[in-house]
Parts: sequence; C-alpha cells; structure tokens
Amino acid sequence: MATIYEVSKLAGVSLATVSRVMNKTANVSQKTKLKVEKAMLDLGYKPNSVAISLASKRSDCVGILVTQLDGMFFGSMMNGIESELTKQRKHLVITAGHNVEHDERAGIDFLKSRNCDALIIHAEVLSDEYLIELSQGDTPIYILNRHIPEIAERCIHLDNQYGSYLATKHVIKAGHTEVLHISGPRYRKDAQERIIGFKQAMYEAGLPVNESHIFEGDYGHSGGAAAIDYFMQQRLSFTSIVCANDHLAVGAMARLRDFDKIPGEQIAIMGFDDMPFADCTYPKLTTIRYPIREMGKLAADYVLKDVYKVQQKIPPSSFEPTLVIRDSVLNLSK
Amino acid sequence: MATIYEVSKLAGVSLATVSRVMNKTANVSQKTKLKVEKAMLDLGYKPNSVAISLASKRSDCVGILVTQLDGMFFGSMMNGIESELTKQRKHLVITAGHNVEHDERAGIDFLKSRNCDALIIHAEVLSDEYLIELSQGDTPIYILNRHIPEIAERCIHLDNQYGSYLATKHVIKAGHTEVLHISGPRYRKDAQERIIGFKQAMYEAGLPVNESHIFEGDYGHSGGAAAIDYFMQQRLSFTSIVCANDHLAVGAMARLRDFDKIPGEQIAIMGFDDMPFADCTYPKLTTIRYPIREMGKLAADYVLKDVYKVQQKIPPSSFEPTLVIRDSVLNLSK
DNA sequence: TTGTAGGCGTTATCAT
DNA sequence: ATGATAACGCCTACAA
Repeated sequence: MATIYEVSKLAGVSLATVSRVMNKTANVSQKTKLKVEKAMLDLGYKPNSVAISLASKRSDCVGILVTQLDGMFFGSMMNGIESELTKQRKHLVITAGHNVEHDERAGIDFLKSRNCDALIIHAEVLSDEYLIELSQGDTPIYILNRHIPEIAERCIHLDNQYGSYLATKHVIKAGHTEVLHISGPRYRKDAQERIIGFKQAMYEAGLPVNESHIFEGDYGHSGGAAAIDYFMQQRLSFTSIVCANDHLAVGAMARLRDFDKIPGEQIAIMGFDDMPFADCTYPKLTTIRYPIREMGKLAADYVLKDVYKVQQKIPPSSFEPTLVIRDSVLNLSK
Repeated sequence: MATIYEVSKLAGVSLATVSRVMNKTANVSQKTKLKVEKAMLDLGYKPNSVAISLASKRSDCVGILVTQLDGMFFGSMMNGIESELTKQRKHLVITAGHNVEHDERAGIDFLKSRNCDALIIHAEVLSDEYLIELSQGDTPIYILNRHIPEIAERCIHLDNQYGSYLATKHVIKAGHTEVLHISGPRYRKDAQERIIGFKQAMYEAGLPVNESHIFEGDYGHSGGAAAIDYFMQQRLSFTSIVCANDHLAVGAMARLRDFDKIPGEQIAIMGFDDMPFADCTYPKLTTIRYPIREMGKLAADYVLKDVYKVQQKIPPSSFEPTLVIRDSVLNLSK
C-alpha cells in the first residue's frame, strides 16, 4: 500500500501538499494539484483511514450498538441508519450487545476506542445512570428505543406502553373479554412497558388480569409457539392474544393451528411492530406500527446535523404508535 | 481519555513497560505490574485501538461486505459470523454494497483502509476478475455465496442451481405440470443459477418452459405479489410456483389469496432458503434449506484459523442444498 | 502557494 | 526486567 509519503516523492512535492489536495483544506496551484493527482493514480494510492483517524481525531464512522445482527427489527433499524449516513459518505461500525451487560459495555468501549464520531445506541441492560454518564463524555450519543428523562434530548423513542394499550383496547373493543398476553423477556424495558399497557387497558375495561395470563416469550417465533403450548396446557379459556411483537404473533398463529384453533377466526391475534412481513401472513396481521426504520433515520440525521454539520431537514418528529388494522382480530359482535 | 503515557507517568515507569503489561509481550516484575495496573484503573485507562492498529498493523477487526443490512438472509449471515468472532474477542466492521458496483468497491476499500485483518465478502456485482485480484492482496478474503473456480479455496458457497433443480423436481414429482418460476433480480448470480436449475428440471421432465413463465422479482415480498399480478394478468394456467426465495414465496402466497387461490391447496408453492419464518407461514412452506448462518460461521472459523491462528475445529464442510418438505406443495396424485 | 516539523497513542527494536 | 526511541501514516500549525 502506497503512503502519502511515496505520493509526495513521486509528485515532487512535500507531503503536506498531498494532504492538501486530498482534503481541499488550502489552496493548491492547479499545476501541482494535477501532478499530485497523477501520482496518486499511478500508485493506486488509498488513504489509510486509521492514520487519518489517529491524526485528526475523527473517523467518519458512527458506532452502532444493537442487541443482535439478525431479526427484522434490528435489520430495519440498521438499514434506516445506514441509508442516511451513506448519503454523506459516513460509515458505520456495528457491535452486538446480546442482552448482556458485559457485551454492551464492551461494545461501547470498542466503538469509542475506534474513534467513532458519534454513537447510536440500542441498549437493553445498561443502566440509565451509565448512559447518562456516557452522554457527558466527549462522544455524542443518541439513544434509540428508550426514554431517559435526564437526557431526553438524546433519546428517540416511542411510547411502548401506549402502543400496547392501543393494541389491547382494539381487541377489547372487538368484543373480546378473555385476552391473554405473550410478552417479551421481562428484563427488557420495552417488554415491561408493553405488559403495563396491556394491563392498563384490561383494568380500564374491568377485565381480570392474572399473571398466569401472561407468558414470557423470547421475542421470536419459538416464544409464540411456547406460549400456546403453555396456554393450552393450562386449559385456559381465551379468544384472543395480544402479542408483544410480530414474531411472537406469527409463532403463536402457527402453533394455534396445530391445536386446530384458527387464528383470525377462533382466536384473535394482535401483533406489535408491523414488521415487513406482517401484511403477508395469513391472516394478515393486525398490529401496532413501530416505525423503527424512520427512528433510525432520524438518529442518523441528528448525527449528521450535530456532529458533521451537514444541514439536515429534520422533520418535527414525534413518533406515535399507531394501530394497523388487518385481518387477525375478528370483531365478535359482527 | 487517558493515554498510555499518563499511565506510565502515574506508575512511575516507562511507557514501554505499560505496553508490556497490557500485551504480556515480555516479562514484567510482579511489583511494577501491580503498580501499572493500579494506575490504569485509577485513570480509567482504555487503550486507543486506532493507535494500536496504526502501530501494529492489525485491528482485531474483520470486515464484512453484505448487500444490505436488513433481510433475514443477511441477518442470519452476519449473526453466524459474529457469533464465532465474538468468542475470540474479534470485532466486525460492516459495510453495505447495495447491489451497486461503486458501493461494493468503496465498501471494500474502506474495510481495507481500516486495517481489517480479513474480509468476508458477499459481493453481487463485482466481477470475478476483481475478486481474484483482491485475493492476491495482503488482506485475506473469504467469499460467501459465490463460486470462483480460480480461487475456489476462498469460496464458501452452495450449489444454487442444484437447489433449484431439487425444488422444481419436487414439485413435478408431486404431479404438477404447469409450473411457473418467480426469480430474483437477473443480474444476481444466484438468481441466474436458480433459473437454470428450474429450467433443467423442467426440460428433464419434458415440460415446456416459456420465458413468460418466469417473472423477475426483487427477492422481497412485493416481488412475489407483483409476480402473481403478472401471472394472473397473463391469464396463465398454472398449479404451482417455484420461488427463488422464501420472501417471494410469502408475498406470492398472500397475493394469491387476494385472487381467491389458496396456496398449498389450489396452488403449490415452493420456497428457497428456509428462513426462520418458513415453518410459521400458513401453509408451512416447503422449501430448500440454505444454511447461510452455518456458512457465515464457517467463514469466520476460517478467519480465526488462518489469520488469528486460533485453533478451530473446522468440520469437513460441504454445503448441500436440501429439500425441506412441509405443507405448501400438495401432491396432486393423492 | 508550498515546505518543515511536531504530534496523534501505540508497538517494537535496541540498548542498558 | 526496564527504558529510550524510532516507526506507523497522516494532519496541522507555523514558517518561508
């Protein structure tokens, strides 16, 4: 790999001049500029971004912390971020936290040690205190899918509780009184919030909520299936299930059929997130739209504006969960 | 951020010694070692990996090029890679190529300029020649989902054509004679191969293949829906569709229902990839298993073994597409 | 407009 | 066992 030094030698100029034509940081005469550019081409010169980063203390990289690299949710989130950043030739470095405090911490440490210019964080288990402290460091951070009052201006989130409330209310409005909940892992904030929203709507309607009516799944298909197994084994009587995400809903629908219960007809199923496949299931999934891709984009736009000073048209953003009615929640009164 | 120099000052040793205790690269007396460790703790010292990378010419990072960050396929692939690498405290830097030559090139350039120790590449549009040349550079590369004879030892792939052949044959065996194909974008190698496999099985069975029986989709749900719209508009008579991936299949199944054609009963649907949701659709999707996660893991294992000299038990790997029979292809003869 | 030289935070090679 | 002191490849005042 050719270095800037070799380019300067070949072009017969100092290496400072080479640096200048690369960065357009000062005026360079047309003649020398051409000489330098030719030399770069001849040598196939590619700047070493590690050296640039060390010398300039910026990296043109923004670090992302997600829980895992697979799954539609994080896929959409990363895609949203990437699509915005790429436009401005910024790169992303991604680490996975795996729902484990150590990994989340290590991930953030790594991103910071790589001189990331900013961090976009989806942390599951890190404490609010830690994040607050982190926000006071020299690397700007933006927090996705979480609300921390002390640093609200850094948080892009959506009211999970209200979303779940909406979902449950829709089911109740459709005439259901025996409604169960399949939640996500309880140590996850969003899962907790969705449980609360569920309970809130139930209480409001004067419907009983028993802890045994809530199954703790894993946010994956298998969690939905396990929930059905559990509910059936408990011989619970129910006509509807509010699921904490679409994956759980899909898993539940499939397992329900194994028990000859037809989702959408005998059992109403409510999803959450409105993942891309939600309108391709059968029955099509009624769910709560969670615009994670747009939220990712917004986070990226903030970074672009705050850190890279690229003028961004940032829309007046307030993300609200909204009900998307499709076919999986039948109206009992009809 | 504290530097190694400050640590050395606080500990009263030279910075070389500090480097030694960090890297256990030479013997250090117990006493000074403790002094240094205390100093590091007191200062909350975190090594700057950019500086390490510049000085040592390694980064403990492996670069990944994928087409996009969302979608189950790439999710599984990244997850497989990450799960192996994380075990050995190696990180990954991910770039997206977007099916565009410029982006793929730029992605690779970026990864190399970041001093990545190795590259795992899923390139769509880069030429074989380019990749062959790249493989001769100083950064080891591993190529996923593609076969280039000249550098076969760097390629981890699977026989797409044979997989598609298997799929089509299964449908034919089930008694179908009017079978259509929904393909992926034709500029993609795997899509081309799957088309060939489809045609091969059809020819072998003496069944007619008309180019109008093949619809070029986008590998997403919408492509599947668009295909059905097209087929219906053409007033084609058909009882089965071989889809180039599961997303297309799911999209097609949903759209089929809009036309009151019941997938799995009136129309046989064959998928490809066996994505995690394939056993949660209704009807459950008969498909070809494409073990992309395992292939990602293998690529990571190669890197670990070849580049990082970490002993890996690498199984005698040859990935074969296999038929996964579920419920979406009905047997006409029964 | 162009060149010189110090610095970014480590590693690594010599000495001692 | 420990300490100087060059690299590493680039940026950036400061000079010229």
